[in-house]
Amino acid sequence: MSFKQDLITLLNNYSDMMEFNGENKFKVNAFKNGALVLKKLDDIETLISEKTIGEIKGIGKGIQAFLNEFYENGSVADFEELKGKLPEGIIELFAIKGISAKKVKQIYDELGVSNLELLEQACIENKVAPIKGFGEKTQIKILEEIKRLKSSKGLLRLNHAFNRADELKEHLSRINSIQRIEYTGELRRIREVISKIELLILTNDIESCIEEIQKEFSFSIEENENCKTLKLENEIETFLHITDESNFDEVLYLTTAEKSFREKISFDDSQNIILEMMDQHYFDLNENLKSNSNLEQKDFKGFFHFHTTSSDGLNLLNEMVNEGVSQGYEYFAVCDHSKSAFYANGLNEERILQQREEIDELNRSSKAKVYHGIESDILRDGSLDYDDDFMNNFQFVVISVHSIFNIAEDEMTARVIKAIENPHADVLAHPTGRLLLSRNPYKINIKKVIDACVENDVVIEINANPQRLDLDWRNIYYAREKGCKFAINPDAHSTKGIADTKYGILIGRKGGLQKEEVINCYSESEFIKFINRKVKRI
DNA sequence: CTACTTGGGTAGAGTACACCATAGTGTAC
Repeated sequence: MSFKQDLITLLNNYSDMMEFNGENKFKVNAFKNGALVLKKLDDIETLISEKTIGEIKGIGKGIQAFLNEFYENGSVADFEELKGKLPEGIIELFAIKGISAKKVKQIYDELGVSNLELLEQACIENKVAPIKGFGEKTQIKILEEIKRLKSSKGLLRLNHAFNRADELKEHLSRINSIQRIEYTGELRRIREVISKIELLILTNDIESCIEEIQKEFSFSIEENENCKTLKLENEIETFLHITDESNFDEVLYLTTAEKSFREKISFDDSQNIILEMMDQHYFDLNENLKSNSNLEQKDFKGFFHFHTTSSDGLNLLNEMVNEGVSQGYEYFAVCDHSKSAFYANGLNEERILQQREEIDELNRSSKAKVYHGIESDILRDGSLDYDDDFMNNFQFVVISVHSIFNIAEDEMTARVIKAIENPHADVLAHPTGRLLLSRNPYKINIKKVIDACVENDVVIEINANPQRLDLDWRNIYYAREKGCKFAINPDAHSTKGIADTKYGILIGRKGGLQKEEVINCYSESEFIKFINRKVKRI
């Protein structure tokens, strides 16, 4: 975990612990909010060490002192003291969505339950439902959550896994006898969630290579036919496969390819084909081997669906645009949150008109054109978040679901399709609402949704934020067969988030996407044609 | 606890929904 993530977890835990302990609710909220504020910041270490973090809205004297203490000592006395007073294991219960620390306290008082195992047991024995304020459904929800938490243990999202793997690579690259290091396994296959980190090491002297690794890492060794595999001692399963030149290609294939794939295509029979495909294919489940993707960052001209300080972004519009230009983008469509997204400071009609003035002003001085877009909430009944007349103010409309997830599949599907049929809709964003390792997708018939997008000439987003990677790559194949178009958007909330596009590109490449299928690769004139295809906008 | 306003004290994002309980709280976005 990074320093930033450690701090966020620490603030959240402290807040929950205080809530559990019956502390003043505004204090509880302040720490929770502090965690949200940190989430959006870059380079927290500098802000703390230069004592400027307290100037940021939401971080006051108390939280600044808290952060500073952690920065200097690696722990915080108040935190440790409170933790010592609470029952052991209670913190893991705070991760259960649907019950807050207050309810955890209630469960603890009634049943003496203080960890996940005991709570699961209590639910199975039907002891939770009878507690006042709980009930049958809450008990079921708790059980589902425990199941989700257990199954996501030891898993990493793609970006975190790459970060870890890169650190490891960096370490290993100092070892003289190592000639080459490649990602392999799930990382090489670009799985959105990684259960083990695997690297393939090429050396001409396997024995001394292992000896040198031994100086820095603890591991157990497994002897395989074509390589030796070191299993490092690590909370995330980590394997180093070590092999020589003669076996390298085969081991790379065998460790990369998903099991069903290996069974279909064996290395011995298809060596030449596989070697040709090695850098183009991911050897995963239902991959279509016939289509090489030609998608590359350099062809990305349009930057869409990003947020600014007007809603819940961290950077100003011009900061986002300047950074985007420096990363090679030529035109932009800012899409802040719509008015229903209260939690994200969504823009009401009046503020939308103000934003338009800001955009017009920027367009007078900036070389890169900015189009006025919106990320409009899809309300429960499938309508968009402004009346039809007002929608004419927008030049680009991204639609997405941000609330009321827990409805039946039919209702959700109909809701989203109704929004797709709205003539103002251009892009359906993060179509299943999943947050990897944290929130399951809502129930929706994705094929029907894709069909509706094709029928109504609405583009589907591959949200490139590594928390989402939604549309799921498994559905890209179906969507492409139907003739769907795609947008690859990082949903950037800060200048730093702009670079997340790379994860979306990896996912798109995995789906065999061609740049002609991706509207970000449109020239500006093609884009203008696109946004005018249904309603007159410019 | 923070922000704001004031030099110590005050107020504190809204709304819909689920759930349990049959009026009201908790939770999520």
